[in-house]
Amino acid sequence: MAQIRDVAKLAGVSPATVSRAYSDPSKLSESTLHRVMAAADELKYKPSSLAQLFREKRTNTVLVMVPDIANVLFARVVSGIERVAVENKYNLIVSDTGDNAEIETVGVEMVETYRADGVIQLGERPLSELHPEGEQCTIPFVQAISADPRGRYPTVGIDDRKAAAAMGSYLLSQGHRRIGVLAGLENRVVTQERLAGFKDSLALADVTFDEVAVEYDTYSMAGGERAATRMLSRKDDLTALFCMSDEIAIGAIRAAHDQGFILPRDLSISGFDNIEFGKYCTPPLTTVMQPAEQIGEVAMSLMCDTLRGQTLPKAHEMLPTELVVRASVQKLP
Amino acid sequence: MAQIRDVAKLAGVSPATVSRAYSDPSKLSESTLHRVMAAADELKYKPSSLAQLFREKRTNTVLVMVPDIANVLFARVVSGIERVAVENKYNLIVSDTGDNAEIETVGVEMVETYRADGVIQLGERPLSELHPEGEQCTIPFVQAISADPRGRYPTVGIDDRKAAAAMGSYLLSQGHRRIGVLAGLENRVVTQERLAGFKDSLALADVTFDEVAVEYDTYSMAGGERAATRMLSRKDDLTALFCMSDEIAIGAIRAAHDQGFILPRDLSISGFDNIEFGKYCTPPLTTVMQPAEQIGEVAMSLMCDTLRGQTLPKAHEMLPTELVVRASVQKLP
DNA sequence: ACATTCATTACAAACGGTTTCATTGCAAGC
DNA sequence: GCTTGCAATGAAACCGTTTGTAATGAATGT
Repeated sequence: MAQIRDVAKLAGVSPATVSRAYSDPSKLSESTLHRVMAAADELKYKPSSLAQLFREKRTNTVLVMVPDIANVLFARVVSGIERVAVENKYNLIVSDTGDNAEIETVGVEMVETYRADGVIQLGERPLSELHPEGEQCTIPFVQAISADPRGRYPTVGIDDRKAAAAMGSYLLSQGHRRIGVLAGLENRVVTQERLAGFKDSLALADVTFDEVAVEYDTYSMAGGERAATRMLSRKDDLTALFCMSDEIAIGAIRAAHDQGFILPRDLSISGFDNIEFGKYCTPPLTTVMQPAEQIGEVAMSLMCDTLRGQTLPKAHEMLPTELVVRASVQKLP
Repeated sequence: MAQIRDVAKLAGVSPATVSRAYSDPSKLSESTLHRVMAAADELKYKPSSLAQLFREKRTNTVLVMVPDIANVLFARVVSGIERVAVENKYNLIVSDTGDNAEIETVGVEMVETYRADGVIQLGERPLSELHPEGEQCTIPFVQAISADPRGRYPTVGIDDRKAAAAMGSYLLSQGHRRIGVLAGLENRVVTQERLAGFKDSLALADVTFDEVAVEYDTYSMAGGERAATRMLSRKDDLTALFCMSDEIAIGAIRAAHDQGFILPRDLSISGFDNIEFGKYCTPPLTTVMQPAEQIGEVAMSLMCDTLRGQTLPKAHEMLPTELVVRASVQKLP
C-alpha cells in the first residue's frame, strides 16, 4: 500500500502538503493540489485511518452493547443507532453481551484503551456497576431502552410504568376484571416498572390486584408459552392476560390455543413493544407501541453530543408510547 | 490517562520493560515484573490499543455488512458470527448497508484504510463488484448466506435450489398440484435459485409449471401479504402457496385469512428459513430450516483462517437444511 | 584471574500520518 | 526601493507503543 511519502515524492512536494491536500485543500495552490491528487490517484493512495486515529486519539467508533442481537426489538434499536451513526461518520462496534456483566465490563474498558470513544448500553446495567470508579466514572455513556433517571449519564427510553398503566386501563375499560399477568424475568427493572404500572391502573379503578395471578419467565415466546400454560392451569376464571412483551403474548396465544381456547372470545391477550409480527398474529395483537428505531436514533444523537463535549446536564428523554388496538383484546359484554 | 512512560518512570525502568511485562512476562525478573505491575496498578495504566494496533498494522476488527440488521434471519447470522469473533478476540463492526452498493463499497475500503482486517458480506453482491480491481482484489472476504461457488473467496450458505426442491417435492407428496409461488425480489440470486429448485421438483414429478402462478414482492410480511392478495384474486384454483421466506408466508397467512380462507383446510402455505415466529403462527408454519447461527459461525471461522494466512483454496461450505413439517401444509385427500 | 555466556534491561528507531513553526517568494503600500 | 503582509510550502516534532540491538553485570569455566 502506498504511503503519504510515496505520494509526496511522486508529486515533488512534502508529506505535509499531501496531508493538507486531504484535510484542507483550500490551503494549497490550484496546481499543487492537482499534482498531489494525480500522484495519489496513480499510486492508489488511501490515508491509513489507523495512523490518523492514532494521532487524533479518537476512534470515531461507538460501542453498542446489546443483550441479545437476535431480539427484534434490540435489532430495531440498533438499526436506529446505525442510521444516526452513519450520518455523523461514526462506526459501530456491536457486542452481543448476553446480559453478562463481565462482558459488559470489558466493553466499557474499550473506551479506556482507545478502542471506542463511547458506549451505548441497551441492557439494564448502569455504568456505575461496570466500572471500578463507579459513580465517578466519566466515560461517554448513553443508556437506551431502560431509562434510568437517577443515573448521571444521558438516557433514552419510554415510561414503562405509565405505558403499562395505559394498557391496564384499556383492559379495564373493556370490562376485564380478572386479569393474569405474564411477566418477564422478575429481577429486571423493566419488569418491576411494568408491573407497578399495571397495579397503578387497577388502583385507579379500585380493582384489587390478585397477587397470585403473576407468572414470571423469560422474555421470549417460549417463556410466554410456559408462563401461560402454568397460569391457565392454575387460574380458570381469567378473562384476560397482560403480557409484558409481544413475544410473551405470542407464546401465550399458542398456549391458550393449544388448550382449546378460542381467541379472543374466551380470553383476551395484550402485548407490549409492538413488534412487527404482532400485526400478523391470529388474532392480531393489541399492544403498546415502543418507538424502537427512534430510541436508537436519539441514543446515538445524545452520544454524538456527548462526544462533541456538550455535557448535557440531564438528558433523560422519555419518548411517547401509543396504545395499538387490534383484535386480541375483546370487549366483555 | 497514564502512559507507558509514566509507569516506566514510577517503576524506575524503561518503557520497553513495561511493554514486555505485558507481552512476555517471562522475559523479566521476578522483582522487576512485580515493581512494574505495582506501578501500572497505581497509575491505573492500560495500554492504548490504538497505539498497539497502529504499530501492528492490524485492527483485530472484522466488518460485517448486513442488508438489514432488523431482519431476524440476518440478526441470527450476526449472532453466530459474534460468538466465534469473541472466541478469537476479534471485534465486529456491523454495518447495515440496506443492500446499497455504494455503502458496501465504502465498507470494503475500510480494509484498505486499516479500519478493519476483513469483511463478511451477508448480502448478495460479490467482492468483484465492490472493488475497482474486481476479480484481482485480494481483500480478506467471506460471503455468507448467499453462497457463490464461482467466487474466488470463501463462502458459506445453503443449497437454495436443493432445499427449495425438497419443499416442492414435499408439497407434491401431499397431493398438491396447483401451487402458487410467492417469490421475493425478482432480481435476487436467492429468488432465482429457489424458483429453479421448485421447478426442479415439478419436473421430477412430471407436473407442468404454471408460469402465471408467480408473484414477486419484497422479502417481508407486508410483501407476502400483498403478493398473496394479488395471487388469490387472480387464481382461484390453487391448493397451496410456496413462499420463499417465512416472512412472506406469514404475510400470506394473514391475507388468506382476511379473504375468508380457513387454514390449512382451504389452502396450504409453506415457508422458508424457519424463523422462530413460524412455530407460533396459526397454523404453525411448515418450512425449511436454514442453520442461520451456524452459517455465521462458519463464516467467522473462515474469516479467522483467512486472516491467519491460511489461503483456503476453495472453501464453499454448503450447510445442510432440513424440512420442518408443521401444520400449515395439509395432505389433500 | 580472566574470558565467556547468559539473563536482564536500556536505548533508539520505527509505525504513518498531522500540525506547529519557520521559511520562502511575491505583491502591495509607503 | 524598502518594508510589510500574506499565501504556499517544507522541516521536524509528535502521537504511544513495540522490538532489534547494544550494554550491563553476574555466573560459570578454565
